[in-house]
Amino acid sequence: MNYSRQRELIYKTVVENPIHPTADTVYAIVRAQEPNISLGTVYRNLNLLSQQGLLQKICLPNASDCFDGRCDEHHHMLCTHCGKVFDLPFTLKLEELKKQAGAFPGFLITGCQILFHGLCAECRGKH
Amino acid sequence: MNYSRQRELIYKTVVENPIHPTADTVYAIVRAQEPNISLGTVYRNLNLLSQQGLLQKICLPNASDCFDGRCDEHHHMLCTHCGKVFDLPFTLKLEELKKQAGAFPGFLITGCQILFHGLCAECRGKH
DNA sequence: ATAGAAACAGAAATCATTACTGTTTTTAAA
DNA sequence: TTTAAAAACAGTAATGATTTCTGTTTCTAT
Repeated sequence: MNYSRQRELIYKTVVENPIHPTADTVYAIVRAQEPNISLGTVYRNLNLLSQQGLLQKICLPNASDCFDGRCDEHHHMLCTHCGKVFDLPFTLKLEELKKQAGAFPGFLITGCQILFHGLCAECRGKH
Repeated sequence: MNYSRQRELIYKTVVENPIHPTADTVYAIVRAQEPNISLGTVYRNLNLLSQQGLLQKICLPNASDCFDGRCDEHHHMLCTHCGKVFDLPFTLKLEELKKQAGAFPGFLITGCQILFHGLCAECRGKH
């Protein structure tokens, strides 16, 4: 993977904006500094970076994929009302869970994503 | 929700084919019995049925949404090589996990989806 | 320097999914 | 039973996210 100014900018944008931006949001932010960047470049690099393990791609129900600059093991909570994604601010105890999953004969588990859903504090206040 | 022959057929197809079919796969199966059914009808009903809690819609990375006729609490394993989705044949112990997530101030948790990924037995054999 | 590989911008294409339109089916009440 | 309103349908068009294509520019390792 060769260096490119665009890729660095895309990477920094995701890491410095911990709002779990979609490709389109990254594109909007990045264009302020790099007006001619193309949306295809944003998609290509977000995918490359997440394949390399430098970003995490998060797949959400009924919404565009979004990206997370945190790559340590952590999980997410989706507010089904406003659509925002939050990092859970603690480490879940997954050892037992992984042990159970690993016991399924023949499988080789390489990872696990956990997505809680519900209402965030703000949306909860409004209902 | 009124009765319709098409909806019943779509529902039965998902329940009787525990392969986690996509809308397109359901469409292909259903067309054998109902040649003029339209893809829009399949999508509409799969969404209705999962909103009603009669089916579960599963959102996967880099793939179409798929559907599961099992609606008890259970979780999935995605083979990153062949793309197949498997039901985990046991109940994970999520009480502790939910307690932790519920402790995040202000949030109201209504559900949780867990997706393991890795290699299934068959794909593992080939590598 | 320079040549080959990688990356780019911009545009077109693809794929999954949803929305629209006019017709048929269902349902509940007259 | 009719019948009228609501719901659902088929078929098609539209949308939105994402990927692919093409010709040009930028990196990088000699």
